Amino acid sequence: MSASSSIVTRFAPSPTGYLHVGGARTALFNWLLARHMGGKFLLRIEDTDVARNSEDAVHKLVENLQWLGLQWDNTELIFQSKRQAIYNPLIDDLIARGLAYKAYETQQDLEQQRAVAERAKRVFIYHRPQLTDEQIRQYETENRPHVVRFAMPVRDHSFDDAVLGLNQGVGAGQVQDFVIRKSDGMPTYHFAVVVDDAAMGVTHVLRGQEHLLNTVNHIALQEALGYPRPVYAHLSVILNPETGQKLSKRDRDRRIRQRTHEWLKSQKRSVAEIASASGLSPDRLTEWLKNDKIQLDLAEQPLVMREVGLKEADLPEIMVHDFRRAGYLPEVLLNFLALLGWYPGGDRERMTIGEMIESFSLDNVGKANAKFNRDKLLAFNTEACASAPADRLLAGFKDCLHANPASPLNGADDAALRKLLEMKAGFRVLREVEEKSRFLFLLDDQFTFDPAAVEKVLRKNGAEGLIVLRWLRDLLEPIADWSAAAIEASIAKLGNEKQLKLNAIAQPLRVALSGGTVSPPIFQSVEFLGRTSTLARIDRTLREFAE
RNA sequence: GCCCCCAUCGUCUAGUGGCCUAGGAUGUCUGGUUCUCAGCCAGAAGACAGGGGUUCGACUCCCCUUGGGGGUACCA
Repeated sequence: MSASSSIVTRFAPSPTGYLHVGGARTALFNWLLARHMGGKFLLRIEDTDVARNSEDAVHKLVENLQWLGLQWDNTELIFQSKRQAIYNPLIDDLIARGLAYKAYETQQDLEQQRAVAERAKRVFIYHRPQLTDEQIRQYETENRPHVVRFAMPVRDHSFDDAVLGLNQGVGAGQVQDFVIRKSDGMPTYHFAVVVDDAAMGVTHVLRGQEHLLNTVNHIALQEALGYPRPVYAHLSVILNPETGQKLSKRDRDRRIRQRTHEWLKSQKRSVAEIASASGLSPDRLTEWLKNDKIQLDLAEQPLVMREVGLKEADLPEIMVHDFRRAGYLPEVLLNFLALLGWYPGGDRERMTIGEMIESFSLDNVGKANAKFNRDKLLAFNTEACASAPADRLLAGFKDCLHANPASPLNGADDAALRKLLEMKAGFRVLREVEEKSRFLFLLDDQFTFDPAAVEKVLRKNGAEGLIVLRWLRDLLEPIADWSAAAIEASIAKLGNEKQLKLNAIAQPLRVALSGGTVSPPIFQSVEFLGRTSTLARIDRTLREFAE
């Protein structure tokens, strides 16, 4: 144990907003390995791309990780953008030793060269230009913008991967000198990872398979810098089940765009109409609709969604934050994510965090890409919620509400929330409890009626539903014991007298109280609402729909 | 295009040459339960991508084909 107790893993995301599940799974595996081996798990922010980073994004990332409970062991967060003083001397040293060099091509130059290669159906491989001493002197004196490239040794490069197996790599024909410092002075990812992993004593690098071929570059750099080589393990990619491609934040935007196109077509409406209704500029919308490289930002999305009739629940959850809003328990998400590529042994699938830590091993990590199967996650969550202690559920519910600040349930006290959780037992995600019981928290004249429900339940069959409501009004008003049990007993009695099935009474009542056909069990809902609201809502319904 | 990775039920996976008549989970279907939605209970159907080898014997090893994915940046 003493040798293994020194392992160090890390999660090194770039801050582009909320963490997405692919990243969460990478973080989880690193975390599990560290915890299993009694080592350390570190967090580092890879923010060398100045244009893409924001402080807000770092916050969101950290918030998601904390929500998941993947606590890191470094007290201070490490930001690569603040470490130029460490990278630059190393780069200068590489240059001095002839292992790296300044390259003066502009991005346009390179694009052109790539275009030429492509037209000639050749692979573009960067070749170091032979500059004369005079040219070099001149470039230096005029302080010409440049990048620094690492002179990649021209030979086969290979390494062993703990998941994929021995001898991964590329042949000599594919290596080329890659950029290690950009013209803005920032190191590239490739340089910063290598330096920081060594500086932080990282022994195991678990990351997505999209980095597989980069590894060869990283190893060459390690050798030049005299660093030890960590164990590499490349994890399979998590795929979107609909597109079959890498799960991406864009998938939500894609769904909105797709729906907007359909809506425009089926409703015969124009972009201008959506624009004016949503408050977005028509140009922006038109651009967005035809160019899938453009995405709506988080503030714009709901505006468009409202116009085209998309609900939050219609979008695929991609970011950890989406799952939080939807009302999944973090430990369930973790359990599900762990199973995407890792086999814990036996026929066991539902595990506590402790059990996952206990049995985690790189040996049982699979190589194949996995589609993200939301139904299974849903089943896990349903089951976990059904068996969770009341306190755990309450905490989870409050957390979910917190992530849905517009919910009217945010004002409710713990006792009320506990009650709702009990009433709605059998729910799949916590947001479902919110959605189906929010009518209880709206004012009696504030909720809206679903026209289809009114037609089907109240008006059909000679307005039978409205007749039932009149009976109910008379029946409920004088009830002494306002409890679900007493109310149910009286209503059952009414049903007997009038030769009506329970359903024929419950549904009109449900529509009168909630405006729709879905709610928690009706007698408990009545008890929860209280006599005054119940009667007021029945009265309102009769007033609005009885002629 | 080129390079790399991968390949068992719809999906996530177990399987390391005979324990496989291929196991589990989820989804689907059929019945039951229920005041709605959900849930719950009982059953059922459902896979080794194709072709060559190797072997007494291949889901398991090798090769090819096909399919899927990733990379191909002064993004990470």
